Amino acid sequence: MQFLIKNIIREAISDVLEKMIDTPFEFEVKNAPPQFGDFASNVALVGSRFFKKSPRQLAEQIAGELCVNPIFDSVSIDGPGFLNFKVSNDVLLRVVRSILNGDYKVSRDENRSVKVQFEYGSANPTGPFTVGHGRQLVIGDVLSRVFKELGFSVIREMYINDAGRQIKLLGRSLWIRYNQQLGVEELQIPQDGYHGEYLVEIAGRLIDLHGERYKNKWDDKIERLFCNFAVENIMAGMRSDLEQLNCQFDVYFSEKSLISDGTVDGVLKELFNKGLTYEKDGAIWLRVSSFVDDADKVLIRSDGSYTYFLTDIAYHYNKYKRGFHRVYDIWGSDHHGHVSRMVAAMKALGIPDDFLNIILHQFVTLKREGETVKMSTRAGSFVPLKNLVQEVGPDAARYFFAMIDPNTHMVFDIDLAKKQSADNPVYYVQYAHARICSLFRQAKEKGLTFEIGKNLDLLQNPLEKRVMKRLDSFDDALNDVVRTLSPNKLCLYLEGLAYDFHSFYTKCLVINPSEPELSNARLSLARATEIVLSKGLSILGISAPERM
RNA sequence: GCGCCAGUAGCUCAAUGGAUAGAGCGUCGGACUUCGGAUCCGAUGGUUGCGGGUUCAAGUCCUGCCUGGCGCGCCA
Repeated sequence: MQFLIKNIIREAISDVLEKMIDTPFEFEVKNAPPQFGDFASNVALVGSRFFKKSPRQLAEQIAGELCVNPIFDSVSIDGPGFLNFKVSNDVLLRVVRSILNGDYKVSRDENRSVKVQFEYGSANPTGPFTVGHGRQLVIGDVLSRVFKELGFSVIREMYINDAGRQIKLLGRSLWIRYNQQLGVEELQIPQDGYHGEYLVEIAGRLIDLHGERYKNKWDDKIERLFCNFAVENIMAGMRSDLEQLNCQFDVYFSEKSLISDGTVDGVLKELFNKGLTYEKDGAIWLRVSSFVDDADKVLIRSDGSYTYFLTDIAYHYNKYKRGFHRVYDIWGSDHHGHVSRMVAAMKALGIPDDFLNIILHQFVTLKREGETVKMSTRAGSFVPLKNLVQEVGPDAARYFFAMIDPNTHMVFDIDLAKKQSADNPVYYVQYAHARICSLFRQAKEKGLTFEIGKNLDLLQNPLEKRVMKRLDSFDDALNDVVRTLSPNKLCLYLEGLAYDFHSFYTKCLVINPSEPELSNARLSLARATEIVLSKGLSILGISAPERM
């Protein structure tokens, strides 16, 4: 059951409008600035042109009808013609009741049949995750959880680029590390190879397993072995990073499998049959420019190998065939050049425009002791995700990555994330939860017998009402996340709820043995807050501690 | 040169085309002989990068600049 007060108000307004005019029009109901009331609507402002009346005149007419409705304590007109409402306590209490009863649900039945897929964290398995990947993983993970919460059927998927030339370079780099450790001095990793320390470690493991068997020996079979060994070991590290960050995937999708199962060839054939490919300079090209304002791109190189572009088209073709209604790809902003090409490819294959949705996120800058450290994978100056998560903890890492709009450049302040004080928003929200748990411990210790859900009508204080209104907006917050594809809306909401609760708590004594009825009511409000806080934190993948 | 993203308080960030642009931190000043002071209350702080335009209304939309990030490969 959903008791979104704004919906109740919207319906009340619509009922009035229906009697006045035939053509419905869009208007909004939102929280009002506190000096004006609880909720506000711009219905008279946007409606004035349909009625050929001034906004204020129309507002007065609508208000005249609405004020008899018992859900309102008052209806007033302010400013250019805003309708401002104070809602009755009874309406506010419905929210608390339904949360306490467990029938407050944000999921929508109509979402249940919508199959969506999130693809994120996709990386070459050629090195460990970086801090930049961390941002992407958390954005994807939280968005997936929010979509799931709203009832969508969601698959979380990581694409493993295990087929390209990068992998061959990786295998070769590993083989050279292996030989170096066995005393072969003259071999050096090529400039564009992989120089990271992690390959030295993996080479050591290879020696433990196979001894000197592959020293100075190199053929296709050995190459495959070294490639596979490197990929498997790096993937194992990535999986442990994911676990540490509390990220789970439903599917790990191998690029190689698209080649071996014929998907790539099938897509090539389809594009060829449609006349959308051509040969030039010994390579096969896709007519990207026929669909979008971008240059044509190579699908098959002159040496016969497949480009990343081609296999990615095949991957998305595969997604489409799997029956997803929408897919969301989350990429770093350095991939934005890939967007229009993929859009073109989808059009070329006749896949609907709304199928592929791409969420680009900007880069992360680390800040430590006031110094900013810019990171770039290509320049080799990256900080492994593992180190960051170990330093600040998974809760702070996740919260920080989630709390910034993906479109905004992000400064990750390591010192702030480690700080256990009010400066740190993750502790601020968690503290509200711990504080509520403490209330119930206290009540028990003091031998107070209380009954959740009883005497709710005693909740009359403005600070109590503010908490109730905020509880009602949880649904709004989650829908905002879906609408804007930014998890930070949920963080902002939880900070607001924590703030409202702390204010209430400071001003209103919750546990008071001399007023058991009022204690019943306030403990009930605290319980409802606890339920929403812990739900919100769990969607963020963050713990809701009972003590801190 | 072309394209994408951003530019809002000292700092980090909010704000469906709506009311006097808001929070937190910082700074200054207050609040526990009752439930966790990891909290609360108040003050301070703005020409929303700059100039035009669209309209009842622009931080938001259009346009021209400026600054920063990222791209512009038979890399991924």
